[in-house]
Amino acid sequence: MQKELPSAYDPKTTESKIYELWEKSGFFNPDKLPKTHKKTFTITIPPPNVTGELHMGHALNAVIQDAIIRRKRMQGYKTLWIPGTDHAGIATQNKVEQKLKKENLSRFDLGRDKFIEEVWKWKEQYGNIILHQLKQIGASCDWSRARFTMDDGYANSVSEAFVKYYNKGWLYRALRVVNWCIRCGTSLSDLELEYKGENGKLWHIRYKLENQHLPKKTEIQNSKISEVRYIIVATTRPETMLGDAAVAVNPKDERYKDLIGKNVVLPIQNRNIPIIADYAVDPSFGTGAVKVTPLHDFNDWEIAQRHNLPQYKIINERGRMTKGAGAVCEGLKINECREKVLEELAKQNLLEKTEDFAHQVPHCYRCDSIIEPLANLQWFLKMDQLAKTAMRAVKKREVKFVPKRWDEIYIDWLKNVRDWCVSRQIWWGHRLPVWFCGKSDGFQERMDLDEDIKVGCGQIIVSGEKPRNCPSCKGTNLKQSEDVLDTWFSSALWPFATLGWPDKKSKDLKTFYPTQVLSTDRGIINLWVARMIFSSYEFTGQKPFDNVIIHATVLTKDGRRMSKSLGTGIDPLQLIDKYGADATRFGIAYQAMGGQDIRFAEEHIMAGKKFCNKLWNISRFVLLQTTKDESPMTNRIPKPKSQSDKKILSQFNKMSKLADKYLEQYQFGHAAHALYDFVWHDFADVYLEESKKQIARAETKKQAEITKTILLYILTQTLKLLHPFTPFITEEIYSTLPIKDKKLLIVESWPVKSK
RNA sequence: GGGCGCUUAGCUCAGCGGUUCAGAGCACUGCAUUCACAUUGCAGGGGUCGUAGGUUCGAAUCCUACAGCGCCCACCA
Repeated sequence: MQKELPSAYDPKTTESKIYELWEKSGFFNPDKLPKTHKKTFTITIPPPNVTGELHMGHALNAVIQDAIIRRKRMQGYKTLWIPGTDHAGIATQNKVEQKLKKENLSRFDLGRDKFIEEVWKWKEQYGNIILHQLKQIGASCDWSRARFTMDDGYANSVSEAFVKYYNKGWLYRALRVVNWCIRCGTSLSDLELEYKGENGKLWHIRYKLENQHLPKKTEIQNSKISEVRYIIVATTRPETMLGDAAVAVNPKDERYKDLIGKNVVLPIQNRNIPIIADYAVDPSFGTGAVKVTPLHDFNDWEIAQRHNLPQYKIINERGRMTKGAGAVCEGLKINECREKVLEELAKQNLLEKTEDFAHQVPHCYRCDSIIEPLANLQWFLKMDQLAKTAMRAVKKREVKFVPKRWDEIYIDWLKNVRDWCVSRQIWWGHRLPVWFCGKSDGFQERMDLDEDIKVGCGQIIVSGEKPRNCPSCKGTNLKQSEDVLDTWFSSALWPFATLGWPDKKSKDLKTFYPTQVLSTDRGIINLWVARMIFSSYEFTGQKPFDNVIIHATVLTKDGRRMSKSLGTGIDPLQLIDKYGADATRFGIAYQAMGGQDIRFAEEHIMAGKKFCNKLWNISRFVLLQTTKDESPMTNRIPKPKSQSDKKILSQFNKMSKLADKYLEQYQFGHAAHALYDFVWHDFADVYLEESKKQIARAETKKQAEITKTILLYILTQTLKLLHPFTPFITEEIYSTLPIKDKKLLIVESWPVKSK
């Protein structure tokens, strides 16, 4: 006997009950799917940060991935969706540091080991919240395979990757100008910056030519200033002049031709620096003369290399002026030093003029502090070959972006990418598998870089395991590098590390790799996707995935970014609480029309709830008709009798093919619209009404039965098509249908055959 | 500075060269309702498709310019 449905659908009780049912069935785990599921289909989830909580972007992405996986599972694939979390080095460390700050502690008070312990504690407490939230939205991940980027196996993958790159000669350690976050106390890669427009100033400073005396006040008053020859440089960061090693002009610049090779006197520091010629200087900008600060500017570093200029380190890693900045400024903070320098220059009448200057200033993407370019000993990954590999994959369409226009963003970045600075000076992350003989490379040592940039006996050992002794001097006082790796270095390995790489015997890797789909947002195409692609080719010789779906960004209704701090965020869990998971899922999918943005409108979630209710009541009606006296039916397509019968069957056919096509093309919004329109307007509004008449009119029981069979058939098939979008309610309804040989809907066969 | 995307009813969006291309949902108006559902049904009002040119027999749909919004990339001091 079939059970009867209550008159209103209650998401709360149904959802937890159904999710439990699925988990108990084991069908989230490909190994427990029926043996008929052979061909694999794999997605690895973009691992959310352990600091994260579900936001609308995650929700959209979860809906997309789950819809894909559920459809594929029903199509008979051996589906695997691997969940997990990312340790998110800087973000998590900052979070725990904030917590400590409330207790008036810094990480340095605790020391490294204690601090890491704190982070692990924090991770245990909060790190899995988002995974539980994903369950609430109905994600059918294989939780038994959940991974964390800091778990032991994963850490092994990371160090293996490092060693392999190193042995290939692609990882090297070098002194270079890097992006340095004073607050976080670490280097950052070029992609970890956020440029912000700022209204700054452009200061024009006079550098007096050598052998010219400084003008005195009286001389200026007597207009003798014209006799004093200067070269005027323009800068937005006057404090860096303390570290200048030269003034550069373009060799073709007529104004300065006769000055090339002469010296000027660097103000305040009072040392002679040469005027040099370099094509990197743009004669049309500012005065056409550039001050060159080798250790505190990217361009200047390059120029200094070409001209073999001396290096003056004037700002240290904590944002204080060093001894090299001179007695007047030593110990000052950068902005204090700027004031001081300007004051001195004014005093010496060396400020030609000050202009307003709007420019883009890089900020730390994690803490928003201004980035200081700083010369520092760091580890870099050579990008030339890897970038080529990554470009080839997309150009040859081995890896496809959906929509295709994202190809360009990806290729453009790779075309002129600089080597990747992969070392970070924070504590939470994968320690570099690097050992130094005798001395460490800790923070204190870095502070004295300008005095001594050598380490230990000079021997650096890169090894997956701690070496016994130094292969060079046999010393046993080996210290592991204090640095950790860029979080993105480890996430770059995600698709294959989660499946067991580098273990060659890994069954999962053999079975499920390469994966089929990666779905993520456009913000991390270069930060993450590009790096996964070259890492995969490099380490597995295969692509990591076939398709990269770049889904829409969810904005607020008035087009602003959803953000907790701005108070513009909408919490998907509150929507689930209010409308149910299916309604939320459907409403989100309904809005995912493939454009690059979704201006999120809650009305669509409400529409989703109404739609669920409609579906529920359609089912109640159909059950009312079919469970009284008929015996359970099979899945055969019923023979239509009336015009209405024919019409609804044909409409269903058309819609199901269309919806299936849309799903295959990852056009979720279109698929949802097609289903919605059919269910509501064709099936409910028209055919259900017609069926009442047909049943009433029927002269024989058999005639009525044809109509009922069609009702049940359409409902059954529609439930299957809807299941990827609204899994809970469809599973619940399906469980009540009077059908023979029923399985769980989650593994029932997809009603549209692929070509 | 370079590149990309968006601009269609009050709101969120489809449509992307040709009788249903002027549409959907929400909102609004009117009527209906013991019969699966008021989380309903039926009917209706509402837009010179950002602006200005151009191509074409024909454009919301293609091209050009401009404007507004958003995003990505970039070491111009």
